[in-house]
Amino acid sequence: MPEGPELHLASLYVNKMCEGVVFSGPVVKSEVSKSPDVSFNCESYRITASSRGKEVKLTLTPIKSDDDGKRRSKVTQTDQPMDIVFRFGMSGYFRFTSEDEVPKHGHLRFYTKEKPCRVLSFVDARRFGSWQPNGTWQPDRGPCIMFEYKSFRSVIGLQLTIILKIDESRRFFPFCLRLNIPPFLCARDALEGLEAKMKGKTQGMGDLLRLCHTVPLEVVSLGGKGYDPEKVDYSAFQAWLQCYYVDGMKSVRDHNGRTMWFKGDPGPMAPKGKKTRESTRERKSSSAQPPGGKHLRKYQLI
DNA sequence: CGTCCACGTCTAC
DNA sequence: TAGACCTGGACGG
Repeated sequence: MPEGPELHLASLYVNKMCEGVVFSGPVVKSEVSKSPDVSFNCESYRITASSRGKEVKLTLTPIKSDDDGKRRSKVTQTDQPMDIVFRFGMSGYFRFTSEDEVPKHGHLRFYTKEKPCRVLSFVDARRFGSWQPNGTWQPDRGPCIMFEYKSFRSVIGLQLTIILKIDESRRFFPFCLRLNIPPFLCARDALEGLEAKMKGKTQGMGDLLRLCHTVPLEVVSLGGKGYDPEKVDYSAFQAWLQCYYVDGMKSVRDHNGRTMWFKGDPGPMAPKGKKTRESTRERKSSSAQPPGGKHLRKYQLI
């Protein structure tokens, strides 16, 4: 998603930082952004956030005030709430800072009413992210694996035949390690192996799907205790990682160029002619962080 | 300096 | 199913 947990943590971050904070004035877009202008301009408003899967929604809620009428004559005031739906691309995140600490690549900015003011910024170095003013959750996206687990299960149930036909267990590779499944089994073998292990017809799939749900929640619980991208303590997350850049783990790049991490046998569908690499902690010791950086951007699940 | 990598959509062949 | 869209950090010579 970037990773469902990140998006959810971003919404927690916004709610935490913006609780009780009053914002004011126009919403400002950077020069270079190609995302739409946000025509919202309000003397006093609040910001709250929620997440669903790979999207975050900000809700701007005007606060009624006595001097409303006066102001209205100068600038067109927005008096209705507005939802803005964000997708994070590869590098999006929110930061709440003083005005002179607004991060480079802060492409959409919300200013507080106080002096000196502070700024909530949507930061996105690569600009693969986007936002939609007056947006709604994108209707054709799959359910959220963290908070719409039931419908996620039923959707997967409906698509299981297709998954068995065309896919490999690597679709679920983040969870294979936990279940002791080689990542490059074909899906049928993976599921049959699980079923044999679990002795229930749907049990194997159920277990896999449950991990799709619970593993991201584990990440959220790690980050939930004071999520601030700058101050976050990496060690907890690092210790939690079981695979990604962990000593002794192997990785292969699949045909899409995506790196898969695993241990032991890669399985029969492993890409041929590709080198399997073994992680040594030396690369990491210099940076003490997985690539992807300071912002806990890339949660590699497992 | 230059090359590789991060893996999220969206569009065109 | 490539390729495009982008930046920047790690690493190599």
